[in-house]
Amino acid sequence: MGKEITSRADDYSQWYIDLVKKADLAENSDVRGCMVIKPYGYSIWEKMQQALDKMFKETGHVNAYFPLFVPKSLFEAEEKNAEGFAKECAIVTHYRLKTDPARPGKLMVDPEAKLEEELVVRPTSEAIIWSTYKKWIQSYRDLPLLINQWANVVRWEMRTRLFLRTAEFLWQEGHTAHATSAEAITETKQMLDVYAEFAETFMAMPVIKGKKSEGERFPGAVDTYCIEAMMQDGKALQAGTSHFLGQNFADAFGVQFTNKEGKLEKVWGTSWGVSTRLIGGLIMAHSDDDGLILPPKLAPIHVVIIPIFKSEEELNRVSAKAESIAKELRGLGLSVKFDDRDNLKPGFKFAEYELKGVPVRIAIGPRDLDNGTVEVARRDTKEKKVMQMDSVVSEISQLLEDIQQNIYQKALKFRNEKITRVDSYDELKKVLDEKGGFVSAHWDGTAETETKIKEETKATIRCIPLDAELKEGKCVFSGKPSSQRVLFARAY
RNA sequence: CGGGGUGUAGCGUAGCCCGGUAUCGCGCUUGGUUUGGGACCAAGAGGUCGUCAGUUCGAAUCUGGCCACCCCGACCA
Repeated sequence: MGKEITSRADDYSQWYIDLVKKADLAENSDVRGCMVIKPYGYSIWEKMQQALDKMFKETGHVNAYFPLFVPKSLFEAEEKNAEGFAKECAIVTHYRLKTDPARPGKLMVDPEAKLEEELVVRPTSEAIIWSTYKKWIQSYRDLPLLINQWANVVRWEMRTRLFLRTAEFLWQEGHTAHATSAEAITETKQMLDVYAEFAETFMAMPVIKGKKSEGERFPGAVDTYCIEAMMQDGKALQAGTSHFLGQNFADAFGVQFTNKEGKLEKVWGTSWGVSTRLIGGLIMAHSDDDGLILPPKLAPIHVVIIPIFKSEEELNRVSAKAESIAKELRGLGLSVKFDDRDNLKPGFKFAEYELKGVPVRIAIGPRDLDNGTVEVARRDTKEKKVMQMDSVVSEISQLLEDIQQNIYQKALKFRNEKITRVDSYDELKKVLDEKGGFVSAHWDGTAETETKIKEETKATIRCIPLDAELKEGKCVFSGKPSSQRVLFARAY
C-alpha cells in the first residue's frame, strides 16, 4: 500500500531514487539533466544555506553576486581551468528568436542575431570574478578580499542523478584574494575546516579532510583540499572542496597590488564550494528502508503532532491540547506541524512522516487526555515512549539533541568500520570488491600508478588525509617508497 | 557518447508476438461508515497509448527517425 521504497539491499541506486521522489525532495524536469527541487527538498537546502552563510560571515566573508554568463575570451584566460571545463560547457550564441516562416506558430533562432562573442554559462565563476577583482584591487590595503556568492552553475553532464550530479546545480562559491601565499593557504584550510564542521555538526556526517592528488585536483588550482564522506553502500562522496589557487588567476587576469614597500606584487587566491550535492550525501549517509532520516539541525519539520480520534468531538478535545503543545514547542524555536487531516488514518500518517524523516512524532489521543500523557516516537531508532504531558515540551529539546548525536555516532561507527588498511595490491582489490569503503594504502605519489589503479579497480585516490601519521612504506602497486598512506575508494 | 532495457490516466501496470481506439490496482472526487501502525463500502471523473512520420479500410499493437528515463561503461562536484 501507499509508497513502497525499494530496499537498500535489493537495489541501492533505486532506493536512493525512490527516497528522493517519494519524500518529495526533487523530481526530474522537462529539461534534460536538470531537476526540480521541490519545497521539502528546497527547505533542507535553505537550512544548509543558513548555517553555512552564518559560518562564512563569522569568518569575515561577505556575499555578492556575479553574472551567469562569462564571455569566452575571459573564460579561456586561465588555460588549465578553461580546458578542465571545456567539455561540459553550455554556450549562448544568439540573443533573439523569431517566428519560423516554415512552421506557423513556431519559433526559430534568428540567424541575424548572432552574438559577437559567445557567452559561456558559468561552470564556476573564477574567470568573471578575477577579471572583476583586477578593477577592485590596487593596494595591499584592498586585501584580503573575502567574497562568497550563492549561485547556480551549469556543467553539461552526460549522466545525471538527482542531487548528486545534475546539469544545473545550486552551490556557493567563495573567492578570496590575499597579499601572501601563507595567508591564502591559511584561508584555504580554514574554509576546509568550516566545511568539515558543518558536515559533522549539522549534517551529522563524518568526513575525512585531505588533499587531492594531482590527478584529482581542480584545474587551475595549485592545491585542492576536500572533505570526503562515506555512503552506506561503501562508496565515497566528495562533499566539499577548497582550493589554493596560488597566483594562477592573478597571472591570467593581471591582478596586482602595491605592497607596503611600494612594489607591485601578484595576488594570491583561493576558492571553495559546496553544492546541493550535500543533500544527496545527507540522504545516503543516514536514511533507511523506511525513508529519510534527517538530522534535527537540518530537518524542515522537527516535530509532527498526530491526533488520534474517533469523533469530531474527540478531535476537538485532542486538537486543543495538541495546539497548546505545538505553541510551546514553537516558542523554543522548533518547527512543528500539527496534522489534523481527517481523511487519513494515524498509521498512514506515521508512515508518511517516517518517509519524510521528521525526527520526532507526538501522538495524542483520548486515552492520553485521560492519563495526562502523550506518545513520543523518534525517527532514528523507531523507539516509542509514553511521556507525561507536563514534561514533554521540556524533554523534546534534549531528545532532538540526542537524535542529532545518535545519527552522527552511528554514521561515524559505520565510516570507521569502512576504513581498511592494506599492504598489497591483491588485498586492495579484494577489499574494494568485497567490502567497499576507504582503503588505506601506500602510494608512490606518481600519476602513472594512480591511473593504472583507477583503470584496473575503478577506485580513485579520494584524498591524502591531513591528519594521517607520516610513516614510511612501500607503494602497494609499484613497491616504490611512499611517505604516507592515502585513501582509495570507488566514488560518486 | 558506446552497449542493453523501458515508455499505456497523477503513480504502478495488462494488452503488443497473432492490427479492429484500452485492463487492473493505488491515488483523486462525492456520500456514508471508520480512525492508538499504511481503513472499508457505494457511485463517479480522468487516457491524442512518449513523439513524429510510414504501412493499412483501420495502429497501443507492424516499420523507421527522434525524445525521455533506467542499468552498465567513458567523463565529472
